[in-house]
Amino acid sequence: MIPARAIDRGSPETPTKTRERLLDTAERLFAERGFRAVSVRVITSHAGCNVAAVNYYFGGKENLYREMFRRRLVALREQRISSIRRAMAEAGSGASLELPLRAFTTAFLEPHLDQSGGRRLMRLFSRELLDPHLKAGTLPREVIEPVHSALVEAIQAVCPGLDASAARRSIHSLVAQLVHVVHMRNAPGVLRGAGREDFSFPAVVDHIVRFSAAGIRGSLT
Amino acid sequence: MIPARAIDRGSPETPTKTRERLLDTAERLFAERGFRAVSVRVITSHAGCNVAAVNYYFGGKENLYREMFRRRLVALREQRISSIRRAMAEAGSGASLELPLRAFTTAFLEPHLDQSGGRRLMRLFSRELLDPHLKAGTLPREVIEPVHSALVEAIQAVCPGLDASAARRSIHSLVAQLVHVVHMRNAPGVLRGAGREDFSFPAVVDHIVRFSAAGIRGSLT
DNA sequence: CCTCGTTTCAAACGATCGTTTTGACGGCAG
DNA sequence: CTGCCGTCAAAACGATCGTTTGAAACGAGG
Repeated sequence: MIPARAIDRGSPETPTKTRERLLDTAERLFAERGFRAVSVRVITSHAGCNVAAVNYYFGGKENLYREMFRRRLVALREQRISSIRRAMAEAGSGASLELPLRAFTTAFLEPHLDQSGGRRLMRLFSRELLDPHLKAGTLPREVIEPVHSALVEAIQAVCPGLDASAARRSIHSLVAQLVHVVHMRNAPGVLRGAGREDFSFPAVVDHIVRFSAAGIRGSLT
Repeated sequence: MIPARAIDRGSPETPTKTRERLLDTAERLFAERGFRAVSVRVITSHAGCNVAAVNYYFGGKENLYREMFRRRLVALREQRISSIRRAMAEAGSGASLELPLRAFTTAFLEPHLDQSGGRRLMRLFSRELLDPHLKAGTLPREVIEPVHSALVEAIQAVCPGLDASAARRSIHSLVAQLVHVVHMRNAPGVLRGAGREDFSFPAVVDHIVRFSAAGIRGSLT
């Protein structure tokens, strides 16, 4: 059976180059189904080009995956860190604990309100953590650790009494809750019945901010 | 290349039946590499039997996966729930908030101290959530929702002022932290450098209990 | 016009996938 | 012994995988 082609070209007057279409299509499909579940034939047929294009432009399926991922890593890190820095700068010296928490929580969860690329990126993230196809240590080095450090720094600035390891663990607790929200909203069929609105905006943001602020204050000394 | 066979038979005097060996081997391999990444030939060669055995006993690779999963679901749920109930019963009426939190946190994370089956089971869980191969809604119905309900019930018993939705969200926050610890300890190469001891026992248990207790108290009214 | 490098194509490659077929082997009932 | 049944293995099936090949199609520059 020949799969119905749903070619996602760019606007017709700017006939997107095959290379770009492959990256975009691969990002969408890898995020939805995972690396192994998507064949290069499915990618190329959705991108409207020949099977050989993947090897012509990227030298293989795995390199396509890495190129697709590499495009997003730096942008994601910078967006996360700048949202923290911006919140701290706006708050000035009299910043409360809740302020950077809310800023980061919003910045983290906001992309999931729509069907934008941020949502896909988080699915790619989850899959990559469970089933790595990048070179070892890429995700921690490029995103996880820099963002974590920036957050620890910000928390310690507004919470002077917090010692270093308590600050790191508290940030882990915060990030854990954010990741959990993303997982629950992405996983199909997990949210059923009354549990559905537990992760709806903006109530979930309010909860996480309040819960985490209290948790951090409770970790003092 | 013929893969070196590492047949994991039971003790020789009790020649484990092929069916059982297949279930055990599949559980280990699926947890380590995921459903799609493990071929039936790899499973059968590790189990020391023929390729056709999977179809003979289970009628296909997917049914083997489901059988393997089904064995564990009920036991896992009962263990989790009973650990909550036991902690509540021991504490009696004067139970503090920290007590059920610590009981559940310990019960949740304890299997990860060794290389036992609990660790594998959590990996299977994560993979199944991201890439479902069970019938839709099995995991929520059999494990997630019952355990969640039991925890909410226990928390509300020792925290009378907590309203229902705040209790549900607080439990989500607790579970999120536990799942995060499991992920970080399972994901290869994510923990590097100073971040390594952030998830070491028993300090991480102390942190989660204190952080969550404060978070829950902060969610009152 | 022709040439040349880039891009795209259909076709095929070898490998591996999940599954099926076929029949051998051993124990047990008749 | 004969016939049957549960167990299991060798071989092969068709499908699909990622990749390669060789040539057609294309566009720019001489």
